[in-house]
Amino acid sequence: MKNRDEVRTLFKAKKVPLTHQRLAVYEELAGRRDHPSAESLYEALKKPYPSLSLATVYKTLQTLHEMGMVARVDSPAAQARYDAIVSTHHHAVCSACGAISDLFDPRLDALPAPKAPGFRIAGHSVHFHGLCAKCAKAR
Amino acid sequence: MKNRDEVRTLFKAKKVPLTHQRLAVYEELAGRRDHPSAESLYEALKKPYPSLSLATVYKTLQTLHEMGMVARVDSPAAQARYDAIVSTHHHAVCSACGAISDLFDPRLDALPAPKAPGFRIAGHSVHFHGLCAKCAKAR
DNA sequence: ATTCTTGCAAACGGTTTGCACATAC
DNA sequence: GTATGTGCAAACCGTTTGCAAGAAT
Repeated sequence: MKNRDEVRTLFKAKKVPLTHQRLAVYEELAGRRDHPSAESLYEALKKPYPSLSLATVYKTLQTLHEMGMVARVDSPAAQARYDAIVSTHHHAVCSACGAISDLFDPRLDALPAPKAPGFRIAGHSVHFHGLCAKCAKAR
Repeated sequence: MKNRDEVRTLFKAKKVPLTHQRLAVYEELAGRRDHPSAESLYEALKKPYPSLSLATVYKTLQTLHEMGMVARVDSPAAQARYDAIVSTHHHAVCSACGAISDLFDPRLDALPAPKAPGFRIAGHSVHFHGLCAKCAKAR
């Protein structure tokens, strides 16, 4: 979402070395709207950059994420978490300790239908992130 | 969230054999509100059921999920997906093909603050699930 | 010149699978 | 009795890491 010069400026401002690989990964990602995985970016980039490695794509995405230039769509949680409550409810996830607490709030159950032409909505969930009471106190 | 008799009835209705392991996994999960991982359930269950294996816990969670008795809190997506759009927006995820599309809707950006005492909210995201236009047409 | 990054391959951790034995019905 | 589930260990797959060689400033 930024042109090449803006990218250069951003890297310079944050004093992060701008390598060809980083520029290539960023431009490939910014040019796509399908929320690709690391593997998918790697596949797309390895024709123009045959020496690029998947590890570099991962490291670069991590760097760009820390710079605030890239977001992760899926929760970064490594392992799946389960819930015996199947009915509609929402969650608050602590970004420090990973604790997940339930939120029951009818106002969140009925959200305005988003403009998504052709998409047949089956349901939704709202995911708040921040610091839980314990972790908020600990800082 | 169901007592033992209700569980028996549900299994019978769906013609799924109810084993001790399945009952144990379900009751352990239903008795907890911390959204445990498979590993965490296994740890808790291995004292009372020393012969239980982690693989069985996974298979059982899968079975319970298919029966609609258990939900996964985190997205079941195996791999992380990235996004060069860092500003607030939301997503519609196709449960058939995994496609993720962007939703920009200010009404979703400002949600009522949920009742979560002590939780310091940093942000939120709304995740619609259902069938994308292509997959909806294909059925 | 120095510091940081790359690429490779090996390690890692959560999850899945193949198979012989055991259990539910 | 038959079909299905369990437990074990190995495989799997996405991701991370250690390290020697290379690039950015």
